[in-house]
Amino acid sequence: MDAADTAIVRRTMLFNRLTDAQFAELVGSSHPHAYPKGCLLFQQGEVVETIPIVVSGWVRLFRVHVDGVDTTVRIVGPAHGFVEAAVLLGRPTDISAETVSEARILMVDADRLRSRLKTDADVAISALASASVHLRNLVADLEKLKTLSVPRRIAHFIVDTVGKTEGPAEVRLPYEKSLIAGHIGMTAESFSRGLAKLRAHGVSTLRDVIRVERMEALLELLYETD
Amino acid sequence: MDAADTAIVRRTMLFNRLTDAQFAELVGSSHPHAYPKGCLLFQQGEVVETIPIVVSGWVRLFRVHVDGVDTTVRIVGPAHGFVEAAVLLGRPTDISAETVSEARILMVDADRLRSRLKTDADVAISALASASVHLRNLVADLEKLKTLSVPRRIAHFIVDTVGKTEGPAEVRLPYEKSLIAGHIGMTAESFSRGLAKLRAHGVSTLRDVIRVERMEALLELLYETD
DNA sequence: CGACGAGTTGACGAAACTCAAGAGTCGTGG
DNA sequence: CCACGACTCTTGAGTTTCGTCAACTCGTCG
Repeated sequence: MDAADTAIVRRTMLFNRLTDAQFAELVGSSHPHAYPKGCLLFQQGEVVETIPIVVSGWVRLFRVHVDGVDTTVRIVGPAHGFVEAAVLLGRPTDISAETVSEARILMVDADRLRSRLKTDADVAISALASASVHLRNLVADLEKLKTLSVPRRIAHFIVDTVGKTEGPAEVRLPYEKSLIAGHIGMTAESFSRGLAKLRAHGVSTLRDVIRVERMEALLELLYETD
Repeated sequence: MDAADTAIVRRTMLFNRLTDAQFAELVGSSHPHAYPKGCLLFQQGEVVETIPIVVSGWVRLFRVHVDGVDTTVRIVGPAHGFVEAAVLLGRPTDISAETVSEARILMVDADRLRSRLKTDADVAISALASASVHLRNLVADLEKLKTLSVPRRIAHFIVDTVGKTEGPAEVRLPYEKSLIAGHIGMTAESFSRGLAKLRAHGVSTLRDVIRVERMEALLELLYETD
């Protein structure tokens, strides 16, 4: 694994508090594996034996309902792992995962981690930290879904992906709009209409590039009482 | 703490895999504390120094939005703990908690747990298991919120609280209907109307008691394609 | 008895979904 | 080089669902 990839993996909650020695021991000489777009990594109910860390590209976590309809739970990007807790505990996962772009994913051997889990407190704390971050994210998603209207959820998404809080900004959307729509709990049509409504707040969109005139305006939209 | 209370606490994910010795060491001689209804236990942003375990009664976990509106994230009942991960990691919690009935809650000292976390792998694994269960619950809630209509969410709630899958059943609702409504993401009015619609599926309601003629009928409602 | 809170019901409106058609992009192949 | 199809996104029209506001019922408790 080259230095750039290593740096990305080391930014994850699971590895960022470990020493180089600990890290080397856990990851060993494993390399990220390249997956094409649309590749099913695992399905809910399976017992997974590796902890996946996204090095590049995007992975969609979703649940399949009895009638075959699926719901996006989360979209995971570079420097993030997923299903750490279930894998470490040896439980079947409750979600399915598929790549939604070309992606390189490091598969960390679960057994090696599990054995360290029992002897090295840092590893256990790291695992807990990962889970904690996932919990926060889910709580945040749940809150947004329950309280915000479609345009506001879109505004929130833009604020989150831009990472700036003032002045003008420009982002390229990381993946398809229909995926974003599903992620934040709406149809593609509603997303499109919602974006159109945000034009009144200085948001223009050209293909997959979104320009925001003044981030302050977007934040006001989110924080104003109504 | 009497035997009955101890049994309840020992059923939690955090303690159910520990030996009696480990358990005694962690919990010590602490007793559940009695809280009246409507008591704020902590607020989001606070660093909490004890892990709360509900012995009896109900606690509402919620998030307060900037404009003062709050959203119920989860309602926690007997034999369940909450905010374990954040407390163990020494992070500020991302949620607030209040009692929604009279409640007895055991407050387990965080420092004692934290020190064991570093030396005793079982404790670390227990903490991870707790977090994992919370993750599952949140994912399940998110899925239901995104995919199910109001009547179906209510049906799902009934199925979950009844615990039976066939024949007739009767449950007393554990707390106010408006609370349930908020928990499953709807207004009290919609809950009421939704319950009325379920009458066509053999669900009758008298005050806070719900009678289901045939659980199979409810399950069919949830699983049929439409 | 009366006041209060929780729950129900009705009327209305807004928000978002569905279905369907059209516009723009991109890659492929003739 | 252009034409075609595949795909994504957008837009339009109609419908449904759900939230809001308000009135009313019914227990509970002072």
